[in-house]
Amino acid sequence: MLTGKQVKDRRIQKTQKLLREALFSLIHEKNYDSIVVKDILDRANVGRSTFYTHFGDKDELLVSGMHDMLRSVQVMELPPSAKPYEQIIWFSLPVFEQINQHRHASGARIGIRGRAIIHEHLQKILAELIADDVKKNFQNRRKTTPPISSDIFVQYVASTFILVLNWWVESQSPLPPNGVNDLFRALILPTLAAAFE
Amino acid sequence: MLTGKQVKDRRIQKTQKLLREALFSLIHEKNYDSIVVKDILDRANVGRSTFYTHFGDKDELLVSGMHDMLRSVQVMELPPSAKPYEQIIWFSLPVFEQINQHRHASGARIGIRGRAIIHEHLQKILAELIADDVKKNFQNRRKTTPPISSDIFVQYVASTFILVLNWWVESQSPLPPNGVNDLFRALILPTLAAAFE
Amino acid sequence: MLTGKQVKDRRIQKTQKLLREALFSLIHEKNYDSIVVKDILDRANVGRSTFYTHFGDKDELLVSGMHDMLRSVQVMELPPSAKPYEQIIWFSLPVFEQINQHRHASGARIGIRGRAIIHEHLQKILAELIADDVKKNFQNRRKTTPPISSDIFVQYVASTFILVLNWWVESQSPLPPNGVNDLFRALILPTLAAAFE
Amino acid sequence: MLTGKQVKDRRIQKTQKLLREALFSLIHEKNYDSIVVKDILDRANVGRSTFYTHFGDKDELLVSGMHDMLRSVQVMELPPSAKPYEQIIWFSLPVFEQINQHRHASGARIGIRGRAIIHEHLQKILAELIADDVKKNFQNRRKTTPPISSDIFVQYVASTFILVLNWWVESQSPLPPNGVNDLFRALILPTLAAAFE
DNA sequence: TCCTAAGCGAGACGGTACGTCTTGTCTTCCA
DNA sequence: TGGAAGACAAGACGTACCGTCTCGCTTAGGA
Repeated sequence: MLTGKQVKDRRIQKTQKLLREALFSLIHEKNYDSIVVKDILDRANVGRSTFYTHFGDKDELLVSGMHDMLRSVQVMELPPSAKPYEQIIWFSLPVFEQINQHRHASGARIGIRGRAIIHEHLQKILAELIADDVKKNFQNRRKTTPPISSDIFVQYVASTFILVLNWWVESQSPLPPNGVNDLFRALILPTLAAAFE
Repeated sequence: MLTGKQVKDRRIQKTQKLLREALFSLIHEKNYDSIVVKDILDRANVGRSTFYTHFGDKDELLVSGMHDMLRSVQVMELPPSAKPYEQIIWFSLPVFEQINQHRHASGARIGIRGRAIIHEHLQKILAELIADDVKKNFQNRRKTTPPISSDIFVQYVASTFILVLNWWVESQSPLPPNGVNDLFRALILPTLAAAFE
Repeated sequence: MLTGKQVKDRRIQKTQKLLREALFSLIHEKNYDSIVVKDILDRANVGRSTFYTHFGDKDELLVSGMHDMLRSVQVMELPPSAKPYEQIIWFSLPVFEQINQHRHASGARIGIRGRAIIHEHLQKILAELIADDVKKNFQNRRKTTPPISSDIFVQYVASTFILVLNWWVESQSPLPPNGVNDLFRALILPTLAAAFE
Repeated sequence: MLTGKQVKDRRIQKTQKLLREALFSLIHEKNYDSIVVKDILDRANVGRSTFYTHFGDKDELLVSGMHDMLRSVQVMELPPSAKPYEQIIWFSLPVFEQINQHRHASGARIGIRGRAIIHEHLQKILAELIADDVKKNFQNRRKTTPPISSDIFVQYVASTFILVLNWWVESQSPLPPNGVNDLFRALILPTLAAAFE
């Protein structure tokens, strides 16, 4: 049996879901930058004040959608990996597969601004996800000159991942998830190897 | 002796210079996104319509300033390089050195939006600069699996370069230009080597 | 008890009232032409977009204020008049009396542009007010040569009325409402008599 | 033989004539209010600074054209008049005849704003033209109650004249000059008679 | 069953940046 | 040296969006 609080939550969840879906459907139609709050409200049939009750702005809604999507990814199993430093990028294939379910529609042009937003937040999320691995492995690094700070290294991984992801979606490449993942690995692994072996 | 056209140009050049300088000085004080056109006008002592005569918007002014800065870079000599594929990133040290002259002041926070703009345009410029080298060298590539498209590869180089550049400026790192350039090379060279050797 | 619609109306009415009062208070301080929309907004403490929601421009606001003022006039009783054609100008004394309550302050200079606007609209309003009388009485006209068209005649009455009204306000004449009304009648009645007797 | 001064004058006169003709030709095409200085410059093939050398603004150019037109009127003979007070409106027929030569073209819509401008200036000119007559005749007035000030009376005559003139032009009435003059006299004479007999 | 509090839609509102437009001044060159 | 060309500062315009707000309606839970 549900408590009052839970029922209340159900209404709230439904509204938030409407908003997220409205935003994603709009992203399929036009550039993220040119979507304005009113577009979302009209699509979701939600009042202006309701929107601002739940989200501070458009970007926050986008980030909330991202978290939503990554939530299901996080419970996935880590694949056994040949090299220990490959664990740093364990997330890539699951995310590509997750995205794969949504990327077919029409345009899905996140554009330069949307990419920047996602980049900023995914980086924060990834940083948390891989912080331990990186720290652990960075202790063993010995070959790079000059030493690469953990901060810039995490940014590099996230940046390259988003780059490939975005190219995959925007170019509507026919590559399957594991194909684009191989591409990502081809770009990133040499640098990882150089840093950690 | 100057013609009428050239004198006219001199007035225009002066106005555009005032605007570029105003924008750069403002970037040192606050986030690029929060700079509004009127701020620039007040700083440059320029009328609103004059601004729009020369530039379509704030971003165009920023890009114009970037081109200005890169113009001096482009005339530099290519350093002889140990490996042929290193020619692809010949631009990195000159650009770091060029930026170095401007990055000290106070904040210099380009921020998420400004970074996106610069990224977008620098990538376009870099793409042109290295297109020949990439094409030439891509003929010889033999090791990567899967093959990496020229398009995504150029984006990868530009993206990583901007990432390092931005980190350098925003973190106010004490690294000298050649130090940060080494850092950039440490990130990018392993992947280049894997792609072209 | 009020419905939602009526409450909404109350907010809107209040905003429109603020704007009208701001404009009238500004007219007392400077020339109508030199009043810009921002002056009105600052005085009324109203946002720019709100202004344009309610009024297309400054002139429309002025006209709206005129209608407001004339609304109270229109419910007045027609005074019994010695001559039937005097009914055509029944409105003059009530309007002079209405204006009299507002014309003291300081400058109240409507100026050339404002006069033109008011003229244009008051003429339209007056035309409607007296259309019936004119038509009725024009059936009986017999003396003028050439016949005067109804159109030009109405314009003549309105034009002369505005002329006297404007002179009264701008010259800050000490004449009381009925005094200036007598002046108006002295100018207009001979022509009316000639036209309708 | 002409002196340098005279040659210079001729050039100046030519430029001013070009500007006047440009304005009048534009008035035939669109509303006076919506004509901007640049329209006149383009039509007259005159530089912006040249315009402002000769005229303070658009209105001054219009007034200058009016004076031009009235200059030829002023040399006309006063017609003998049955009543002495009719001398006050001696100008009406000559002006109607003068205008008659220009009013056929297409639109010739002076509009509300242009009318106001002309009104303002014609009133000044007429005031000078008839000042003596009015003063002379006002000494003899005995019938009006209340007494009508010379100021408002002149305005009344000018206002009514412009009204009829404007109606004649804008309605493209087929009335000949003496026909519209009769109309004007039908409106104005009863009041004149009442004031001066 | 009624009551009460919260979620909600609708949309008015103040604020503010935008890009456009026009004005009147100024500078430079040319005939 | 006067006029054409047109860059320029100034600033008003009307539009667009934002984030805040006020208002009633709905709705379900606890009284």
